Amino acid sequence: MARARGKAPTILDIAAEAGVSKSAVSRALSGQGEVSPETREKVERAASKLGYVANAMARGLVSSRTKTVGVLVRDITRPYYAWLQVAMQLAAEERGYQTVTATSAGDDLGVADPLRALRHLVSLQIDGLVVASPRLPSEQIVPYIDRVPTVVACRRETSRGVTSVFCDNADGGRTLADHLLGLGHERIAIILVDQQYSLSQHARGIAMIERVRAAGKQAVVWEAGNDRGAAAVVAPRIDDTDVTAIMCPTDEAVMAVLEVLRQRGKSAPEDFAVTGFDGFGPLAAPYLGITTFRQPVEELGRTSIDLLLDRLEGKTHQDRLVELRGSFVEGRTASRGQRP
Amino acid sequence: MARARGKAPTILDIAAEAGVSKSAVSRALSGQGEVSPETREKVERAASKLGYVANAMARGLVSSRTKTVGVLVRDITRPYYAWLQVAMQLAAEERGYQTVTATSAGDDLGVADPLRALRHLVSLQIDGLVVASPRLPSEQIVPYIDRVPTVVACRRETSRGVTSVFCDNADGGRTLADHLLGLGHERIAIILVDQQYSLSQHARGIAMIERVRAAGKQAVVWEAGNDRGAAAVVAPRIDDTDVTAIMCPTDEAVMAVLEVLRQRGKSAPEDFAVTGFDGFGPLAAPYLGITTFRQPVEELGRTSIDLLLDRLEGKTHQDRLVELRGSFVEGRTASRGQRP
DNA sequence: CTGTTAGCGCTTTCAG
DNA sequence: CTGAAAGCGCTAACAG
Repeated sequence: MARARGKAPTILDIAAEAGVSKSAVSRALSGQGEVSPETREKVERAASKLGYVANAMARGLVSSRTKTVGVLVRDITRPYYAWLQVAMQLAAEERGYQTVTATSAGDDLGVADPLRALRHLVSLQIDGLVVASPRLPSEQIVPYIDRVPTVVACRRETSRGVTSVFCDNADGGRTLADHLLGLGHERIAIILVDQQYSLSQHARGIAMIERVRAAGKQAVVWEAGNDRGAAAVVAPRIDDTDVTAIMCPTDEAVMAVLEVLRQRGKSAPEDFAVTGFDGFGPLAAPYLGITTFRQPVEELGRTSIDLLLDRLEGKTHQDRLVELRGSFVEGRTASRGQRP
Repeated sequence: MARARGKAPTILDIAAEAGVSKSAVSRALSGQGEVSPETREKVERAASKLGYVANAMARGLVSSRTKTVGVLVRDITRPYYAWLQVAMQLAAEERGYQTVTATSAGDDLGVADPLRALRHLVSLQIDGLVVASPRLPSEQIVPYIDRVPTVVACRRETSRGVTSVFCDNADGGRTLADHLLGLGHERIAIILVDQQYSLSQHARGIAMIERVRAAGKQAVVWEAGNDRGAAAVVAPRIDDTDVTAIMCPTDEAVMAVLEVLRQRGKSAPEDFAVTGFDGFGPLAAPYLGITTFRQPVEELGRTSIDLLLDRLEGKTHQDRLVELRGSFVEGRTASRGQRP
């Protein structure tokens, strides 16, 4: 079975081994077209004897279908995107497609990086594309969307020819705010992430603020560049604030806030109610008990892939806007405000 | 710039647009061979005008080099592998290579899944391969290692023709055991993961047991199928055990153990000292303060890629066995045993 | 049902 | 420095 390096067997080798023509081999191996049982048998034996693996390049080049979908995710070190990626991969595999993932790996700003990743995917002749990279401006992807069917995930996208699947961030923000309001909190700090950094995180923050204010209560806005900067924003204000609750843009930010509290001998929910956002991965551990809003990541990934493949397979041609809802997770980090 | 779907421009389109031959276009765009400045200029203008993206399939087919390395990881939902993947991708990008990742996605047993993923990578004509899928038996990858240069990560692999890069799990296990022994613990429970499930997790557990026993102290072995089953193993024994410390195979297991303690009104380090293993990702948050052993994931990923690319680029031909060491992380979940 | 033939888009000789 | 020509491994008509 072992052969000299760089000399992978081709259908010609198999044809010779099996004593048939290369087209017979192609038909037997790719499942397209009819072959006699004996031929199929001979070909398969030869193939496995030689350890044959089809050359996807040659196959894709001629058939211009690769049975592969490209997935562009923002930053795979973030559990959110890692889980999304896995959900997509599973959904694609179930329908007989491979996925190729490109990620910016490192949460830096700048468009160059995701754009380069996008071009890489396109160059791979993917049959379809899912873009889950909220910071990539839509104009940048437009040139590609009529070259390869595209679904935009995690962002409402209204360009013609694109289907988008996204979460209702405002609903989550409101739900969490309602929970705190229901608990009797009257002065609530909201860590608001820069819009440039994350549209979703910003949107949920805005919804929280609006809801608190609509209820006639006080919303104190603490602006942060991003969720990972939460500690720096909370630390200097925590000692002389009169808020009784702190709403974070993500569960990761909750961890930073809890640490600030701990260092001052304070804790949640005793001194402050603290809420997060995301609700999956390691930080969803019951031990932490973060009161949060669970994003429907799996559903988001699965829906994106399903809609994409439906389109690829001609089952539908219509663009759609699908908004998915998450669910409230009652943890132990938020309860009635203690301080007067 | 937009064109009809499925009609991506080819070098022929550019050649026509620029008024040169397709070979000139190829040379200008691929950087191979000499071209006059004017030609290059014309070609580049035409290319960007048409939104040209090279067809990696055609390119790879003829040149049989794809500048792509394949990465096979066990399960990307595990932070360990997610971080490893990112480290590899970054290291590869720095040296001008793309990565294509395949993952088993879902931690199930069985070889079929990773094997299929492996074949997919090979079919993509990757220039090199990193296998970080400890459960894939080495015999399975042997047929491919002389077809594509391979580095095995996360496992000591002594097959000829393979370089492997792995962590010294025993060192980590011993270091943590020493820490507890130094703290004065005399009866220590060690959650031992099944060898079938994870060789690394098993190895570190064995090292812990040996060290404790070598010190003349009592090692109580709690066998668990895998680290995620830690709670089920600890819960029934926690109320009437006389151990003062619990050593977990991973940080994730620590979370499960801490939750069991919490539900009984106990905590670490007050009632039990608890140690983990991994030390990165969300569970490395200072707020949790897990006493653990940090695995050198980034270094592991980077080293694997560097050794692979060195070989691809002919800088070395020797197989190597590289053992990397992690580092002790002193958290707050382990201190002197309280109970008599 | 089978073999023959013509490319897919690109790089890479080879002459000019 | 440039163009023409020959394939890379495979599939998809097309005849037999």
